[in-house]
Amino acid sequence: MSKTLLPPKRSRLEDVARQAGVSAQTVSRVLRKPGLVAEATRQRVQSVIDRLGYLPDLVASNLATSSTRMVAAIIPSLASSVFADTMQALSATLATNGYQLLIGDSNYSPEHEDELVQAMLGRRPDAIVLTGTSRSKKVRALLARAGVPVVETWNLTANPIDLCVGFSNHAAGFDIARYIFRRGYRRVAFIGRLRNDPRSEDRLRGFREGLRGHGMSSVRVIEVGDPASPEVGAAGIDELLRRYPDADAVFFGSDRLAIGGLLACVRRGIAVPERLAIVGFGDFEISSLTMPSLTTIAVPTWEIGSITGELVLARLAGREIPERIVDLGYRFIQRESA
Amino acid sequence: MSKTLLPPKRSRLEDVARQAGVSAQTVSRVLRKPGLVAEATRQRVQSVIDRLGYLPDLVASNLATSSTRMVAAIIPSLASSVFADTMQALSATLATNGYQLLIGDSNYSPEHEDELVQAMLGRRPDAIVLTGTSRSKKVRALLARAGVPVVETWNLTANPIDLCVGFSNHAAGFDIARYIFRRGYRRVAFIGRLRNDPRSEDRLRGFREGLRGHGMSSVRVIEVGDPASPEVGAAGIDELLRRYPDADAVFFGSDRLAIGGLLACVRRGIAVPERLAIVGFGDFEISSLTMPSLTTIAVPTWEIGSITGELVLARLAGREIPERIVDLGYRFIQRESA
DNA sequence: TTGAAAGCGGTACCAC
DNA sequence: GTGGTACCGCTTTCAA
Repeated sequence: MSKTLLPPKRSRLEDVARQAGVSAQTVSRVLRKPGLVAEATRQRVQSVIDRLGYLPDLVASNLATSSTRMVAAIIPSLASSVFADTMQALSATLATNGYQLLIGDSNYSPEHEDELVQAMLGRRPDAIVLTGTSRSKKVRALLARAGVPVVETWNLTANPIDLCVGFSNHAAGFDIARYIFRRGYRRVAFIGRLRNDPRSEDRLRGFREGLRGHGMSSVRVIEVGDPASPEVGAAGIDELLRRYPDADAVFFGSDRLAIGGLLACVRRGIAVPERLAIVGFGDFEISSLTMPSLTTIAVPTWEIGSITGELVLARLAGREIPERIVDLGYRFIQRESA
Repeated sequence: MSKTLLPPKRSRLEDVARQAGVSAQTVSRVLRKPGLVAEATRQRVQSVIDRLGYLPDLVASNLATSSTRMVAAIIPSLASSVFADTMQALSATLATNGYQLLIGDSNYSPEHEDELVQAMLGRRPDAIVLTGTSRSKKVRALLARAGVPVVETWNLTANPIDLCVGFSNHAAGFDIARYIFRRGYRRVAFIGRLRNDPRSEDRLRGFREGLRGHGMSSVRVIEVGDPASPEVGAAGIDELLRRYPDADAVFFGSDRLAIGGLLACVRRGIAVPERLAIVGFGDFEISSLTMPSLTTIAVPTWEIGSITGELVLARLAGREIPERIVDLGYRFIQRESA
């Protein structure tokens, strides 16, 4: 029952032109700069356009103008709500100027990320947005030479390829360490992903440094794999209690894990924070609603997307960019779990 | 400090050709059908390609071949985890054959969806994936004439434009009504979004019909607006208890709302399911972890994406499609909340 | 096995 | 205001 797809030969600029008795040039003007066309002509052409249901071929237009009005974005995972928020904000901001998003999902794999960047570059996007900083020398060189704005997001770098919008994961980890110390916890753990997640790694590094500053040298680390789901967080709690039954506080690399860990504690009757304090990262939408509610770090997911979009638009419009590195900060949110 | 972007004049096929002492055609062949080129020539050309860091311009290639290897997808919201899962599966499936995803976010607005479809069509995608069924006559006609595969997902229709992959929201609502009736609940409510969310509407319609079949004619309906967050679900519970204090069971249009409602009950000391039973929709990842855990409907989010991807690939490869409508069904998951 | 020429469907530039 | 013409960078067709 599959229908035969003989090309329905869509109409072109020239078809419209012929039927309207004008040149292709004029039709093009009607579409792009109607002001330059006599009103009578304009109407005649427009009516043919409507009748034929003519849709300009942007591929051809892109080739001629060497601008695609597409922005390529590469993210570790589409199915992660935090990045999805950023992408939605980015998409909304870009849409106000007719730019569209080409999204590539690297699935947290660096090699795949490299391939993706190449594939994307071939499509000649007007700008490129990366999540995190690309670590491959080759790709960085490629991007630098691409001649389009490049925004690295989510993680601040001292040496961005071009632009950078985000916050310091390291500083956030550091702050959490200080908070945990002040609250009197001394046998501290970290549960989170490390391999292939540089942002999470940075948090742990900052956390470690913060603790060391208070004379606490050891962190009980439990590394979890993909995906960082609540189930995995719950399993992390079990492993923690088995391997380090003395732990009195745990910092989860993300709220997604932390919520799972928190709910596991509730189920198992482990008092939070009395027996075990929990701190998350990311302030997910249910983190304020659980009982106990989750102490965590709120991250400007939406703003990263919208500011990135604005920077891209500014660049593309030839406007001056005051700061190449935009630190949006984060907020520590003290709730009940720690 | 904005750097000057004088076009770094990327190298073209012809540049490579000249430097390798061959014609542009030969370079093109090296890239696309290396088998047709003498090995010595191939190596010489390849080394020039590497040295120049030549990347083929896909825009030009697309124009020449009239195929973009892009699939356009239009979804109500990027920031919704369910659609994000579907998109990730779709993206992964398409990526195996070098297709890329152009994602547009309609923000749950039908008018915006229409515009998006038009904008997308101009980019000449090789296929189009819609979430839900487009209701605008004009757009349906446009899509039907576009000459590319169109897959409507998430909601089954009797009359798809082309292909359709999903499940019946109506049937799911119907089943939930029966379950609720059998468990002995008689003063039933619905909390969810309706305007601009045809899928949720369908669930309520099925729910209503199911109840009517058991002689229960009235449903206490509380409509919520954007976004359907857990906070909104919690507020919904408060409104429900105020307006319909007699309600003994509530069906939430989505787990995102239901989780919020459930946690609100826990906080307020309302016994679930004894005082108020709760049924959700969508089986989110934490729905099995709350206490009580959430009774809900599991929806094949991932499969919708992967099957859609396979159908698209089949169509584009000219393979026969056995069924134009693919019903992936859903699973009722009984847990503790109802 | 390789190359020359004619598109693909628009837009830029320059006359009229 | 409007039209002619030369591209944009690649692929396809056909000859050599």
